[in-house]
Amino acid sequence: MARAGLTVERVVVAGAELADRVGFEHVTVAAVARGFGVQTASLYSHVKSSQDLKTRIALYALEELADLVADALAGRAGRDALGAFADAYRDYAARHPGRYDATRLRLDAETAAASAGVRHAQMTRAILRGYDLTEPEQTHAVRMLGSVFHGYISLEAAGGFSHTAVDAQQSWDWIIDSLDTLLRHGGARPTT
Amino acid sequence: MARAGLTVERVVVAGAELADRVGFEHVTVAAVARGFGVQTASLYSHVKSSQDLKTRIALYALEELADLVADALAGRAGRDALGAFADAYRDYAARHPGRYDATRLRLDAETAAASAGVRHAQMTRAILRGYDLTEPEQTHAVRMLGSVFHGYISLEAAGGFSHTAVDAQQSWDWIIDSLDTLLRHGGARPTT
DNA sequence: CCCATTTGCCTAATCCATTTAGGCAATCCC
DNA sequence: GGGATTGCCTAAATGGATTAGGCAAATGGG
Repeated sequence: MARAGLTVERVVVAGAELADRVGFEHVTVAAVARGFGVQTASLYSHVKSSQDLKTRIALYALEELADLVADALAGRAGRDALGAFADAYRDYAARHPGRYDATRLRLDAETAAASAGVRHAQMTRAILRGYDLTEPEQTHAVRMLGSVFHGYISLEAAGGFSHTAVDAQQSWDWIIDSLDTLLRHGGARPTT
Repeated sequence: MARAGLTVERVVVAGAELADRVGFEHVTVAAVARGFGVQTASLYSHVKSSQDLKTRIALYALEELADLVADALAGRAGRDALGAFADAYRDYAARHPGRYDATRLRLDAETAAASAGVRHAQMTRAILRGYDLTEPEQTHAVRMLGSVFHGYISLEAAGGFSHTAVDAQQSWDWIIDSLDTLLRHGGARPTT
């Protein structure tokens, strides 16, 4: 019988697409196999386990997202860069909710260190270079930006902002403006 | 044979404790049943489904957390209240990771509206009353605080901050100080 | 162009979680 | 104490995860 021509890549991409359609948590080896019209067991020649499949989807999404963010950032600085950076994340989450969820999969230390997650951290730091922060503060700021963007996106995805009349886009813009203002003033600096 | 004396409450509490031990995503009707030494099917007299069990655990945790936050907030205002609020969330997540995860379960609109989630939103607004924000901004600020705290806690739980030397507690304090400064200045206000 | 090697996909089987149906016995309450 | 209730059980169907082992299709060297 004809072969489906599976490869690790095709399996992972199919998994990512499935995630966007049905949610990352519903991605299963069996479901991906159905998509290819092959037996579930057949996928085990390409991925080691269900966990392995999910990890590969996460790494794929992390890479893809890092590329998009890098593009968005090209040639920008300051508030402009901050906004482009934030929007790239939010757009990706809106366009590929399953993949975005995948990027939040908990990876073990060495997998994480070898992943595109490192590029994400570097890009965040690159943006902060446009502000005037000394070292311990820069790390704090990296964490704050990561927290705000990730938190906002996941609360928005969970429907947390749909019960109030205020537009989610307006809040997003306001938050980015606020962060910009904050960073230009050096962060926590106690008010005199 | 002796009965285990199950009730919905005992099942839910056992589920919450299990979540803290093995992670919310590994909470299963079968695992909870094992904990009681009864057959899996027996739990179905108390909860409708696996989903129902998880939802009940989420509502329970949301309630418990709201109580803790309310206590922490009592008699405080300003930066003091903001810090106590933030710490209450972070402490709960550290002490009860499984339950904290449960609070992030996606609830349908009516379940959410009847949940303690409403109290959480009210308490956030109560803190912001200590700052001087007009209405559209107050909603933006509610969203920002929710995003930062939730984002920070979940990134920290995912091990995202363990690769850098800078202490997570220091970043947390710096972030709270920064938010306080920002709010006292009215948020996004463009710098002159 | 054919045979050997590789390898892609299959069948079969096991294990475990979810869920429903139906039954017996412990408990409650009058 | 006896009837009604209900807690927990057995049985069984469904479906995902995973392993072992086999056949056939693709590939490439002679």
